[in-house]
Amino acid sequence: MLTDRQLYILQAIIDGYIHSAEPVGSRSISKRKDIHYSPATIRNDMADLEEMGFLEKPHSSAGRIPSEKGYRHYVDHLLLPHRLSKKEIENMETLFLKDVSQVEQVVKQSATILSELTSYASIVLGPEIFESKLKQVQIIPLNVHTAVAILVTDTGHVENHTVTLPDSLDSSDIEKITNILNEKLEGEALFHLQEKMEKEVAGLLKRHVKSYQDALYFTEEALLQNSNQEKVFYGGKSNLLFQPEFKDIEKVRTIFELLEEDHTVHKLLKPEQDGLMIRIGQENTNEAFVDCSIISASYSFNGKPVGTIGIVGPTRMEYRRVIGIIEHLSNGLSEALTNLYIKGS
Amino acid sequence: MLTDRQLYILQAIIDGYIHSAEPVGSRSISKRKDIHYSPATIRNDMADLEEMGFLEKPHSSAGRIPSEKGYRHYVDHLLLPHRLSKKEIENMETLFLKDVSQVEQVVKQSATILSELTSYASIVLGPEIFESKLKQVQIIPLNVHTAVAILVTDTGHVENHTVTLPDSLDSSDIEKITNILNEKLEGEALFHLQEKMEKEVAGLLKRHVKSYQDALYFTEEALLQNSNQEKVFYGGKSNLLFQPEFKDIEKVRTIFELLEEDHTVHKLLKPEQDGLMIRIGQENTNEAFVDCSIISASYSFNGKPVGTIGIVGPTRMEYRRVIGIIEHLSNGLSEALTNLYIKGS
DNA sequence: ATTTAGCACTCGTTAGATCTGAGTGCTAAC
DNA sequence: GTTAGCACTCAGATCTAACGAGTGCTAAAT
Repeated sequence: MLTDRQLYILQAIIDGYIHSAEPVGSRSISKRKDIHYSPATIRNDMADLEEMGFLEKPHSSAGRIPSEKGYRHYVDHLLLPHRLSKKEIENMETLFLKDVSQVEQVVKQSATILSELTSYASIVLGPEIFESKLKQVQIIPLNVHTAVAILVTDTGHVENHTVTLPDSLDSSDIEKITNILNEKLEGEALFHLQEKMEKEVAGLLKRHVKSYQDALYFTEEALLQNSNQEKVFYGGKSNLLFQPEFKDIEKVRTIFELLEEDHTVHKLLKPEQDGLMIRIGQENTNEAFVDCSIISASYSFNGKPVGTIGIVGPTRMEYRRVIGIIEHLSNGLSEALTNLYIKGS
Repeated sequence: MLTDRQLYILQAIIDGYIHSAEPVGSRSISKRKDIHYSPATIRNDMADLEEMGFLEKPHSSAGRIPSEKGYRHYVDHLLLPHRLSKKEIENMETLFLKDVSQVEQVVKQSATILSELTSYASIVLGPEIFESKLKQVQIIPLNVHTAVAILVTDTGHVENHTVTLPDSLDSSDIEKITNILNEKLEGEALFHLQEKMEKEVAGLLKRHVKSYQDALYFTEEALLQNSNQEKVFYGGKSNLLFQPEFKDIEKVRTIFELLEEDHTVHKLLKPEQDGLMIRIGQENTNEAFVDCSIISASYSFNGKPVGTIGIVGPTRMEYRRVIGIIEHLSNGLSEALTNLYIKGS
């Protein structure tokens, strides 16, 4: 349906526009050394491409810019794989070579590096701990009324919160409770805890602890307050302010507002299935992002996807480079996390 | 030196400008019901105030705007205490009434509420754990090569990181080490740990653990990797984009860039002495913030200042309201933190 | 049948010119 | 000391003209 020359011109226009942010005219394309047609010929093809919806005119006397359909075609069919530059690779390697002791650190840093490499805004949805398994529970009294409950998972994640100590429970009770919990719940996935508690732990508590009601309430408080809201890390939001398409502030206001709502961002970024997701302009569910493209990929821990890493930029985005970087980084991240806790670092 | 009328006019101009973001003219002041002088009279005083450096003219045919010296005088001498509105108070109370189980949550929420109430960008420097005292150490093996080290402080803060387990240490060694650490270091301030380790713990390790070198290295890794970089939470940065002084994007770019560097923000916000800090325009050390004012106050845990809470806005800022809110919130925060861990919630 | 040169036309952008009005500073009268 | 009056200033809005990048179409060339 599209001739080779038309495809070539489409590609040239998109590449040009991505680079310059200005409408691309027939003359500038005809000047390229790899193209041997006159401006007039190219204009004919451009008119055809516009008719088919791949290009748009900002106004009648400007060059052409890609339409969303144009970008989509470009991304789906014309994209050559991007060879990462030495600098890009090195930059990412430092992240994984460094001796890291906290998952959160690695994830946070990924966001920073991603935004630095791409010059867009990066977002990382922190590793979900929902499916990871309980390794150990610790309850550490701080004073007469308060204690800290600590859950450690097999992924090395540490979850903690403060709980109120009922007067009716003394330190031997706490110890008993801790033992029961560890015995019964070790290896259990976090999202199973509640169920297990009700089925197996409640009964044991009743048998072994005097003030059963308090004990039950206490353990529930200690175990089930998991912050299952996912963590979100941001990097380089200010990069967006340097994009010419956002030079007038009204366009960025809502975007920046929404990028402060973790929940919205989560919905925006999460891919429907695992793997690479590319949403161009109107394909984004949220209408504030019609001028943006969002590219994201999931990263995994031990084979299971646990989080998402992605970037937000203008529709005029360096798809090639960004995709290359995100793929590399999400793989690296998956590997690093898995190494950190499975094989030992 | 300044007549009462001049002071009154200064105040009127500042109030007016804070409200409208437009230069204030003599006529509009003379129209106020509480002023009974003609525009001409007011112009005379305005000229005097300008000569003394309290006012400025954007250009010769505009009204006057306050100079930094003007704002400074306003803040130091003309400021009436702000009565918080019901809404404002309620909003803050929800923060402290809610049943909170993590310090971080409270602190994070403070940032959100602060920015919502003020409509400026809020920043909260998270509680320093540096001076808090060690309550308990836990070392939990995840697999043959890796373990999680957990430090709990008397303030209920939980610090954790992953450490590599040397082959030469078996589980009984780990247990021994944990016992030694807890026995010797409980109640010790975190910033003393290193010293104490060298003086008291090293010797004990040598006596009780076979592979002394490994054990020493291991404990150091486990204890001393504290993330003593302070945590920084942000709220409502996008509010700045709605301020008319930042309508042109070049002015916000650098500001937004710098507001992503925790270190810079830290320097910017930290007051020289405890209590309220107000920096107007050029008083800010960082020249990107010459058009901004920063107001911050420290909050404390158990009487000792452990963090800072503040806002960044244009020099044309609602000083009165913001100061009232920040004072209330920092007090509330101090109380809430202290209650949470000292008296029991 | 393709491709290209030529040319009239479109329309956003820029620069200059003019007009308007808010607000000042000064002088002279109250 | 205060105020009315008035000439003056200057940013901002509105208009016009010139410019030029780029198009679409037609007719000639390949």
